[in-house]
Amino acid sequence: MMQSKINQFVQDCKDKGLNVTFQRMAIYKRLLNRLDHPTAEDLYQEVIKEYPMISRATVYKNLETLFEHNLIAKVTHLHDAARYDGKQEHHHHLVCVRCKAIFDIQSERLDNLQLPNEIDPTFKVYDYRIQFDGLCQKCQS
Amino acid sequence: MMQSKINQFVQDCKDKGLNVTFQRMAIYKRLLNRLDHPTAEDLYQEVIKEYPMISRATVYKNLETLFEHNLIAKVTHLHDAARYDGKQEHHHHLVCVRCKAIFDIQSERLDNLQLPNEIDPTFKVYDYRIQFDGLCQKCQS
DNA sequence: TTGGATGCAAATACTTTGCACACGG
DNA sequence: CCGTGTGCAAAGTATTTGCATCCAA
Repeated sequence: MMQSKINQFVQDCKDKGLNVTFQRMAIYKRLLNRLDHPTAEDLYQEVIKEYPMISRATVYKNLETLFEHNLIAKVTHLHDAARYDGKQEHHHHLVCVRCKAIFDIQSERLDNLQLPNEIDPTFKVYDYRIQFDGLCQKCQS
Repeated sequence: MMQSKINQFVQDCKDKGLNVTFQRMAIYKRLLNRLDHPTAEDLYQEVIKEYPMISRATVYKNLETLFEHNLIAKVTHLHDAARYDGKQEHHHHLVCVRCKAIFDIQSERLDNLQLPNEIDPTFKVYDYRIQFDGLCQKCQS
């Protein structure tokens, strides 16, 4: 199963014109092994244990490259800076993944979702928010 | 309408033992005026136009304080660093707002939500993700 | 009066960049 | 061989912190 993902990855890289380097493989394999959602620094710390000669910049650059080519995902597109909101009403967000603009959506239907029973009962959910990712009109060109 | 929010804010501060300072009012008022979701730096740049003597640290500290007391909201709890994910399957996230741990949820029902028609049709949505905010077992104490 | 708030500057955390060199295809 | 990738160090951006002083209640 792991092996098939690796093979797929190598093929995907080739298809997208990305060189299959030693470093790239090491980073990707580490990311696959992690079930949480590590930061670039986390992964750097992992990889460096095995390959002490790797550069931090290589890890950062690779993660961004792989993300841009849709080979891995980013949990949030809004990590660059904290964003604050004075609005008290419950609402959801439309996020332009290119320019990072955020638009509000109010929708009674979306506010009343039934929580899925897949959620671990020991986790206390007190709210939820839906983030729609896409492109605003300006960024569609 | 604006005035009533200000009055409410003053009352809330008193209730929570927060001093009502000149700086705090200026920051909060600016945030209320903005319909987008500004960063601390954005707000600092706004406030400083009117009150050139205010300190950047005061703006940052106030936003965090107000957030901790639930007087304003933060669009994301995961802004500290980019988080990557090797998993290809579509899924949603359970986020512990205290320790920032992220747990995955897979749910067919949640994957097939009907998009609300409140969404501006010029915005191209290509995906959505639900983030459930709460506290993990460890952080509930 | 007193605990919380402010201001400043320094420190820290995360990330990007420029450039010379190395390497995969 | 060519274009992409790597490594290093420096720079950039976002944020926090320590501490002396100040001020709202």
